[in-house]
Amino acid sequence: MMMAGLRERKKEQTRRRIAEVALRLFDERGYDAVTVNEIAEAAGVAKVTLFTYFPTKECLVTDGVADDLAAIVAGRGEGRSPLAALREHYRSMATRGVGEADVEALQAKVRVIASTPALMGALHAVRMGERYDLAAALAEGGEDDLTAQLMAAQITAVITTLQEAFFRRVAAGEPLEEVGRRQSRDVELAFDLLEHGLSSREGERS
Amino acid sequence: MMMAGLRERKKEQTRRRIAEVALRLFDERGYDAVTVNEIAEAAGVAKVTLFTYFPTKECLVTDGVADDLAAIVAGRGEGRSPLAALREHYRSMATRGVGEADVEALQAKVRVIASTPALMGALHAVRMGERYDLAAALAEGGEDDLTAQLMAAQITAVITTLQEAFFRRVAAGEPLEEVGRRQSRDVELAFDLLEHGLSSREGERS
DNA sequence: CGTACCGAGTATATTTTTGAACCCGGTATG
DNA sequence: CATACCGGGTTCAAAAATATACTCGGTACG
Repeated sequence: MMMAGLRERKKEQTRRRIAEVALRLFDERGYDAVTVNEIAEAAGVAKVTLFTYFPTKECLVTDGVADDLAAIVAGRGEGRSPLAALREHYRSMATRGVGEADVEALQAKVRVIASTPALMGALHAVRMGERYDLAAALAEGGEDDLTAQLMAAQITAVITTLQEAFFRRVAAGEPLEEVGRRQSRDVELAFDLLEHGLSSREGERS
Repeated sequence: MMMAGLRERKKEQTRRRIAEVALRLFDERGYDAVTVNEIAEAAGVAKVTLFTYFPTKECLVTDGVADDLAAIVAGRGEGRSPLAALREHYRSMATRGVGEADVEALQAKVRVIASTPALMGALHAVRMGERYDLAAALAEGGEDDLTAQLMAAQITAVITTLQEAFFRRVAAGEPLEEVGRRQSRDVELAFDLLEHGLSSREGERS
């Protein structure tokens, strides 16, 4: 039953509370207008504690936005291709959908990031890191370096696009199950394209 | 503004939560049927933590029931009699009244204590301690030992009686302001009796 | 009778959180 | 130009909370 122990439960709880409070304040007053002192106070923790959970102010928003693609690839089952593992992962994500409760937080996060240049930059940096790690994982799997980097670039580009489509739908207020359905379709389309290459669509255009 | 600092605020909060949870569980299921482990778990703390706040299970209920009479006497203003200081204290207590929110907790506490022999005993012990300390404070103020003990005995007996009357009224569901009014009157009557002696009432009886 | 368990309470080591002082870069101000 | 403040971030010691394992008295049970 994952009886996680008091210590770990409290840590998760604290971390969560800090992030939620920060997001709410950022959304209300703007990222730059809120100091970390205020966040700590509002969350009921000391500033030092805040910084043990989130090394920088930016991390309050960007932490957890990265899907660990490298881990998914590295941890795929025997005899499974990296792409198959990733497809499976995003397929199940789409199927599971988002919880009602998370939507509001998600929208707020998108708003805050989009309205804060520093966070846009940080997000970009996160994605670069994601791509770099994915390339390493692919190289580990036997691909040569340049191939690995090209594959990683394609894959992360596609996944980022999927996420953006998702965010737009959520932001537009589409009903959640509708979002889920579309997202499921998009995932298959995206991975088909990755697998079979752009030429596979060429024919349909004529 | 009593900007108490995060540490102290959290301690008070934790102590309060433990006591509240304990009282609720005791009231629901009976003192003996609830283990300290359950209380700790329900309050979200470790058993050890509970015991750093409350040295025994009984203290979960009895802590804070003692008015520190000795301190009131010791801390009275210059040239003021112990009795005057005590009267003033209880007068202002009665005037201030109880908060709406506390009533429920108070009633529960009375229920739990009354229905638990061990707690009745503990309560008695607390009162003995109170009396003992009061006697010491009076002796410190210049009274000889026996006189101090006799005075302390009278005073604590009277105050206990006042409290019991108060509890009965609250338990009976009298409106709070009514309780406050009566209590104010009772306080004056009680201290008049203490000050002027029983004979002061003899005349009225004939 | 023994023994095995349960709940109150204790001892000790480790982790988490706090407090307080500080550094450093930026910006306002005299 | 100097100086003083402010906000992000770090350092280190001290306090609080947790995990774990224990003692001790009582009691159910074979």
